[in-house]
Amino acid sequence: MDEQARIMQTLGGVNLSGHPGQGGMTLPPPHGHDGTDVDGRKQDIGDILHQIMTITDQSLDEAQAKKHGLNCHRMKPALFSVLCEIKEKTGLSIRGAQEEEPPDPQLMRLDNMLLAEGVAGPEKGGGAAAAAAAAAASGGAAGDNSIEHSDYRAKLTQIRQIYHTELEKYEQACNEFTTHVMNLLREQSRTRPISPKEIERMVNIIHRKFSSIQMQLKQSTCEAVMILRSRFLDARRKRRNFSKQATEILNEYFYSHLSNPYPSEEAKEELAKKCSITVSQVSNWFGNKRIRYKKNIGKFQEEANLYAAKTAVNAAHAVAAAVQNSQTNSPTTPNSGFQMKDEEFQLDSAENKNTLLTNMFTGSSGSYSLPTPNTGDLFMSMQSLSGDSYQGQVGANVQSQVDTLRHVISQTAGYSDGLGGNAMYSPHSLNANGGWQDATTPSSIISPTEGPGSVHSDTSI
DNA sequence: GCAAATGATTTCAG
DNA sequence: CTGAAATCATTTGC
Repeated sequence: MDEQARIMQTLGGVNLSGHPGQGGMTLPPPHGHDGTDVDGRKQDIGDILHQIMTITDQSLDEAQAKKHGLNCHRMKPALFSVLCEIKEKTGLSIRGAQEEEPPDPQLMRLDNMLLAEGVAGPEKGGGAAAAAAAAAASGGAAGDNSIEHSDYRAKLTQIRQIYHTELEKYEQACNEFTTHVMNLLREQSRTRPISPKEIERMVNIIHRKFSSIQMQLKQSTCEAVMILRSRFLDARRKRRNFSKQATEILNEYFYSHLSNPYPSEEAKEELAKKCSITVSQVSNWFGNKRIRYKKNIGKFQEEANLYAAKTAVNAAHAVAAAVQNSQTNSPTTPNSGFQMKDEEFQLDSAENKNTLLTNMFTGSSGSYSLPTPNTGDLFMSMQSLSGDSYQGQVGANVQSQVDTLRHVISQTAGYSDGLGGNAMYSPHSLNANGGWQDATTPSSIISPTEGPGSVHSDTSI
């Protein structure tokens, strides 16, 4: 108000407060004079300004009529442009104050999360992403908890629908409000100077207000998703023991690779497929198994013997097959080591083991070049022969057979080391530090100056 | 109901 | 990132 008065004074030196008349009803006609002299112009401007100032006191019809009259006034364009100019000048300082603000990191985080969860983004793809996220988060077997998954998906879809509905509502309201305000401003711009920039600024203000509401919506949607996730996908709460068969397969691999129970990525995938579990579950299982085995070897003795026996008979079959087919040099299925189904087999026949040994050393000698018949070195050498090629057909068989061989040997010899103190099975694979022997750099080969405390049943028969 | 077993997670180191 | 170790949370067997 104060500013307005000042502007008006600046315009023509007209003092409004000193103007006669109450309520504008008794205003002199706008076109009273020719206005060729300076005083006449001042009078004109004074009249116009006064009419503008008092227009709000009039009834709607009167004001409408007056507005039309003012718009047609000959002085109007000049007066208007001057007002615009002044306003432009005063408005600059205001506009300069508020710069373009950077994108809100909080909002970006929320957006990213909603996108990742499949709540935001395209409808179809979003659903698929959500399903994938659900599957990944649960880490469970496919199909095992598919009911929970579908339940989760349904809830997520619900959240997505609510989110989109609300978002649309907000957007619509925002647009409506913006249009309304813009219309209002455009309308007003006929009677008061409003630059397009000002309209733009107003629109921005409105959008900011609405986007803060949107952010709240996004925030609460994120919270809802998080709650949903924690309720449905907390794997720890929904833990299921693996099937007997899966445990069997994993144990067979573990005990047949006891020297180096670290399945390669390929081996993990293979095991995961066989066990109908995920690769990370295989990793978990081996992690747990290693640590628990190492912690209490004695406790796992029986299990170790059992699986050693299973693998032994399996290897025996494999070797027998290999011997039979040695001419063709075609190995048996690389997975045979895991699929021991003969539950009734009892490994108490020394002949079996000896046959196995003989077969191992003589039968397939055409395929594998064997070094000095020292078991430890033999094992290591063969292991290094097979190397990392677990996936390779020959490599897998050799590895499995050699490991089996080691069990058989330790069992046959009745060896008892100081650490395990077990006559049937010894933790030959653990080194003095309590870690597994690194198969790729066996100390028995590359470091002959091994400490006296190290345990190596391999070299003891 | 309890203890053991077990799958998963967390924390830390390399 | 992987693996060791500790720990958590649940399942299982008694």
